[in-house]
Amino acid sequence: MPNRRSPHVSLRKEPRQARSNALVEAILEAALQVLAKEGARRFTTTRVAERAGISVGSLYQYFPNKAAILFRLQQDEWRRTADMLRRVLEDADKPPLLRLRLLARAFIHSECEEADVRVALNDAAPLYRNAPETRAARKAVEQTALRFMREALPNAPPEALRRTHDVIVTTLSAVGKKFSESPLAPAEIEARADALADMLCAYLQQEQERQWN
Amino acid sequence: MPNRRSPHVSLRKEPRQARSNALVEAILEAALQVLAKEGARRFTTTRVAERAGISVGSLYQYFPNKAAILFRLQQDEWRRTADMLRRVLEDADKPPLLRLRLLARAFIHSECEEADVRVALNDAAPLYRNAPETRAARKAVEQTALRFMREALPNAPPEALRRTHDVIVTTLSAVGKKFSESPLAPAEIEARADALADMLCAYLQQEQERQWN
DNA sequence: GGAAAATGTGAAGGATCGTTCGTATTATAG
DNA sequence: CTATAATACGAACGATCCTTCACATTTTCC
Repeated sequence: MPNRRSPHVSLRKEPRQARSNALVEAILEAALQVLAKEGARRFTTTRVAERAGISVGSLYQYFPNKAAILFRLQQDEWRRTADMLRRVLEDADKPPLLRLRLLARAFIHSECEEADVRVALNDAAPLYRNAPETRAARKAVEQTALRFMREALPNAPPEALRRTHDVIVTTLSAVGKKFSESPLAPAEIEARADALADMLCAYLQQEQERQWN
Repeated sequence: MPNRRSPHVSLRKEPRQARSNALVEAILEAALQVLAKEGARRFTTTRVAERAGISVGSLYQYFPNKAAILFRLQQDEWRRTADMLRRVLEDADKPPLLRLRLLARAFIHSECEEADVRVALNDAAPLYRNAPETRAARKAVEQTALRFMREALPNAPPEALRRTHDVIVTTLSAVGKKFSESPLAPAEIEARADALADMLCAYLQQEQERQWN
């Protein structure tokens, strides 16, 4: 292992990283394909390496174990979701109720795309569910949602706010997961997303009126 | 295998079934314990047999494979849920909105009891998710819920009825599952159940008013 | 009591997997 | 070009696991 040799490291690292990045990308892409085509049960480091066109040994040079690959995929997914959340919820031009409706629709649509991967990733969740990184990863989503709640319910006491936030976030994620499990025609997805949005909006509206009195 | 011998069979079967029933019960009880203590990943036919105080071979005399045990546990669970659903939703003395609220609370409470088993069973779901029996098992629940919906929304067109029914049932089951994943104090469970009930009731009420106009 | 059927037993077969590590290959530097 | 370090490779190891089956034990019935 390189202990000294400071000036060399940076030069050395460049090609190393170029190769590494390409490899990591290849592994993640292959992992998605294996997950989609074989399911969580047959998701195997050997199979991932095979599809990526590398050897298992190389795979283990960049990921400490199988769960790390799955966790990374889930993490990327969470990042994308958090971005979408911000885009939709922080659009100050639209009234909160409309924003919530748009969010529900966007979220359900994104959950139903690549449903195969979604389902397989959820099946694999037990492998990384209790990892400390998992709790941390949710925070970005929670923060954005909470800001939105404060805007939508400015007069609500903190406790009620937290409760409303909790139910809406939980419902969205739980129901999204469930919807992705049953492959449906696009029109059906649309209808379900609208119905879910109706429910969330009815709830938020009721809470708004409750705070008004 | 006994082909002829009609008069003997019935007499022979009695002790056989007595032993069998006891064994099946012991296996199911042991399965629950293994599931709760070891989790889905370490749920093993050998471990179940060991805890039941029998040998693996005997286990395979009553269950064709591992998935059958898990499916049986899930099936029993569904039966209990269906019974509760009927008890709560078909209580004609109470107005529909109250019944829905009571259902949400009862459902969340039952989901959060024995959360260990619940989570492990869900983790094991991939093993039997696509079994044909699984779809059939949901029908009892669906029927009861649909009858309730017709009563709560008598003027709704069939399509809207189906949609509302779908969202409520999906939400209840999906959110219930999610709640069971995070162990909480009883008071917190209570609060969450109430909040969920608020949401479902707000939705149903809105749909009722919509049909009125 | 004893033959025959039912039931119980658990070692072993066969399969899959996650991970490691000795070796081969390639890139870097002097 | 050569020595050295970085990568890549993939056979093999150890750990489970599901399931079967030849054999032992118990029960039934006359």
